[in-house]
Amino acid sequence: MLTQDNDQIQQRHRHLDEIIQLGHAAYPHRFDRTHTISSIVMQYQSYHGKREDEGEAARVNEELKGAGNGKIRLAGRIMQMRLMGKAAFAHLSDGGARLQIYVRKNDVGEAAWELYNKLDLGDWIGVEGFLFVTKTGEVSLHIHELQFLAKGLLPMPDKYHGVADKELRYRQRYVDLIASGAVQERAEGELTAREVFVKRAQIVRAIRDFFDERGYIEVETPMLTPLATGAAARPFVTHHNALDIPLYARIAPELYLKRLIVGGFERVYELNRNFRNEGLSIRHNPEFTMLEFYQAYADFNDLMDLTEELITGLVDEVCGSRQIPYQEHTLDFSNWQRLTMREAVLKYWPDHLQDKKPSLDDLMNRAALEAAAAALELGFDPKLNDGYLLGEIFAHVAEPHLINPTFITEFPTELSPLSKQNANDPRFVDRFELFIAQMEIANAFSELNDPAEQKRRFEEQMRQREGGDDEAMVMDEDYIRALSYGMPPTAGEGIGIDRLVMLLTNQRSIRDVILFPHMRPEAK
RNA sequence: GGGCCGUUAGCUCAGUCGGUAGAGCAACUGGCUUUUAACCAGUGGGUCGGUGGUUCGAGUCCACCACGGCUCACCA
Repeated sequence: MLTQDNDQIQQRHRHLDEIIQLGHAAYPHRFDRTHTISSIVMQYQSYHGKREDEGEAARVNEELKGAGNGKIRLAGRIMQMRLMGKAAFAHLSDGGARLQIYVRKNDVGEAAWELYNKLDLGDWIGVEGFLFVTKTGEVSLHIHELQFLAKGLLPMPDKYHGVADKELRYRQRYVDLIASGAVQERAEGELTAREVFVKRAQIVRAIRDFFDERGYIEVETPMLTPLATGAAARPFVTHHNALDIPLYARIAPELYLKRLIVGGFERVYELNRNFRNEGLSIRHNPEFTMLEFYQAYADFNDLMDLTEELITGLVDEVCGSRQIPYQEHTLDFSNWQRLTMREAVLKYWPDHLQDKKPSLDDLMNRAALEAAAAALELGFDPKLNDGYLLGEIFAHVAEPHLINPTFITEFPTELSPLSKQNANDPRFVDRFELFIAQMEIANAFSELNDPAEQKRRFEEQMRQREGGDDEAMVMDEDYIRALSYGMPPTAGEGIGIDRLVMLLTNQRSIRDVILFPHMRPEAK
């Protein structure tokens, strides 16, 4: 780890002491910049490499010298230093871009030169100077003023390779972010940690714009709740001292948002964290970001159209192409599929078991479902009801094939305690899940707004709970009361934002799209 | 929770068959006023994740533990 006391850390403390002795503040309060490094790099990109002959060099440098009246003031962290006797080059970073500075003893003066020699990689400095292009063609700042801004007391990661240790990258994300701009070779199109999180911010911004433009209002509902319900999951429990009651970190905002529809908000969305007390994996973090939105007078078919529009728009905006790489796949966002769960089972039924392939009707028949599970050599709990069994068969047969965006519809009622039943066939609900790259990205349905039926569904969930399923939903009496005041026909949807960001940034692990993923406590 | 892999200098990594712990970067000393993974010469830096065991001798073999990665199961 980077925090052990060693010769390098002692040396940096000595340098800081010496800087103070030279009369500089150890931690000065501010620095006036005229530009950011990123803006200079962007603006003068085209000058890069312009130095084929001396004549052109002189002309280019004469032009650059006037930029910003020759008094461009920049600040950043020192990423590389190359000392050459009485002159030096260094690269400064503002986190996003790097610019080379050129320091010459004659130009900065004795005092600043002395300061420069007490600087270490990772220190923050402010500089003033004029732009020029070096012999080797790099746009650089020839400085005549140097100000110390803050010390890096711990040694920087390898300037070329950066940080490879994933544990260190997740636990000390700040180090990952510092080093992710390192020169290290990356595969074509591979993003740095910083770029991933910048894209994540763009995606979240674009989602909010999308819903704001369509007349939704963004709301915030409780994160600490007396009941953990609205999803099938185990909650985190905490305790409220003043009230002396248990509180649960929410597992979903769903029931609160629908109360708002009852209250007369026709379109609401919430984009925030849910908490589920479950294991960690490449696709699961105990807290994750969920978008939920509800729209009165709409049904789940409307939301399929809306979802397609939302995600296609995001892909266009963030990726610039509808065919995007994701790990070993190419995802085609111009090719959306809609299948019922049973159709998907038939479509992806394994070739070598064609003789045992069930029919569409079979998949609603207990004996045939069990035969199908047996043919697939699927172990299953005989207590599972028909709906669960179909869900298991679907997950096994079809899910691995769902690479391009696919809406799966016609979910068994037993699997969907908050969804409205299909008008023609009450064994199924009007619900879909969206799968992309084998991941479940979205879940939506026409909302059950019959309070009596909702009460029956909760009671069924409670029976399953008593039967040992500690993820079955908890009864929410106040929600029944709210529905009893009348909720208009409504459709609602949840979209897992972390997973969507994974897709759009080609990240394999959810930990790579969460700044501070959950980790076991560090070993002491 | 199960299986597989990993943990060596501040960072990135070698370390053969069990026989005195290695490189590059970073640091230190000296040189160098357009370098760029700067360069040249020299120097220091290690509880080899931890604890036991086998052995004359363990970074290396064995057991257990910790942390991480991948994977299976569960889940969004």
